[in-house]
Amino acid sequence: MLETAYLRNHPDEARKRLAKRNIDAEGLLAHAAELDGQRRTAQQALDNELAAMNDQARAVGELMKAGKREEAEAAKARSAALKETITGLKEALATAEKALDEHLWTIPNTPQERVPSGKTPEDNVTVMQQGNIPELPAGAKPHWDLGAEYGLFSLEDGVKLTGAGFPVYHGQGAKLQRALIAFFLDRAIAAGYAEVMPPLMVNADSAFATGQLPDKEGQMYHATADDLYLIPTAEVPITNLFRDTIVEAAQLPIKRVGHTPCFRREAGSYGKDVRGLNRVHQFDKVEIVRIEAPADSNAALDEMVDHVKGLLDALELPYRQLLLCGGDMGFTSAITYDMEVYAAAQGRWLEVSSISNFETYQSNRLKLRYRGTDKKPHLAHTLNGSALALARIVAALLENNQTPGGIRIPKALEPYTGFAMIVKK
RNA sequence: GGAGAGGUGGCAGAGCGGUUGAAUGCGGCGGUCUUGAAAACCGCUUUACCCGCAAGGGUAACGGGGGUUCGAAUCCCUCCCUCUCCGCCA
Repeated sequence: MLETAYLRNHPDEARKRLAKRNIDAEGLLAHAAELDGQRRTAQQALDNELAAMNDQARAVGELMKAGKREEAEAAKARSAALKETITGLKEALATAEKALDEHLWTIPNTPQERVPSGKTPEDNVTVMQQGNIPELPAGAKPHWDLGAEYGLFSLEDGVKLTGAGFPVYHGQGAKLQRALIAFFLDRAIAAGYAEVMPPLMVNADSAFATGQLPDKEGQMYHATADDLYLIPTAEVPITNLFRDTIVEAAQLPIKRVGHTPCFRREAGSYGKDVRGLNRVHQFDKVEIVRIEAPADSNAALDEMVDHVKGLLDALELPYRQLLLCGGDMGFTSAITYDMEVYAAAQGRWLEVSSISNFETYQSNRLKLRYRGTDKKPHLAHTLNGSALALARIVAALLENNQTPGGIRIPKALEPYTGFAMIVKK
């Protein structure tokens, strides 16, 4: 959530940045300012009464010690008299705080200056494109056909076991999953990210701190018996590792990488978007997470983008980099680049990575601070990005590399798969 | 799942219901001393919010929430967590 101090001290900047979202920035911020004012008024009133009560309570003790019974009783009475007002003021403050918080939760992060305004994916800006769009042989097939033909994965098996959107990988398809995961992890580790293997379920506090709750409750699988959520991305557990912490500036940047399966309900998705591996309820992903001092976070973002480009280059996939417009960005992000790969048989670009700088939006909820040179705690910046998401990478790999003699594995992956071609059994 | 013990500051560990945000020790920071270091000695050492240009002042927090009381780290209720033992088990 946004910081009230920021909104108070830089109202014009906040309004200007938020306007890119294609929402009623003016109205949202005006209401926030109003609620913030009410909260502060309530707090002042309460604090004054509490101070008065503390004075009296202290006096009771001193008078008793001095043996002045009657005066002590009088002080007791004065203190007790304040009680009712205090109870009322406490409730007033709690109400004001709740109203402010709940309103702040509805305000998305403020996009950076360079983020284009816009409403829909149409308004996203293609920053760069790289790699050759492959010429496919006659009779080339989309990955879901290839998956069946080569026995690499089965959605039907998943339906039997679980339901739609839970692929079962077999044989070389399963090995390819492991190979990609290991490859991505190794590359991230080589780039200085420390590996984490977190739990796949988190509590509500964690889901709240990274912003999945309360906004996207319906997107997560919820194990109600224990009130735990299946993670939609490793971002949630990994970032929450740093909830309620103050790190020294010297410890920054903090760089973590983790592989986890990701679980998404994807309620409301339909059509060609969900064919094959394009959109599934469970997929594997390697996620990189960084915690940075504010001055360094944008450079870190560029570094993360370069890292992902390196992976896509190594996989020999044609890809492009998109700068998302204000209307298409995630709720909690200040700037997001999407990386898309071209799946030649479908003739579509598939999003395989989303790399974002959240600035202080997450850390404010996380209470993640760093101690600056002024020795005082400040909110840190958090960033994360997929590096990379598996299912769609597999889709593109299969489609683009199909040949009459089988499906070719990129050179960089061979040491991990142990085979250079996927062949029919 | 059953029985018992316990949750206090970065760590360890005190804390008759009344100047206790909290003794003491360790650690950390600054200083004295020293050619330098160590030792010794002295001082400092949580966070959030509010008022204030600042100096400074106020409020809150001893696992979470609620209650008793003029006053709660200290008493009561409840939830969570940790440890020990038993059971079950990858």
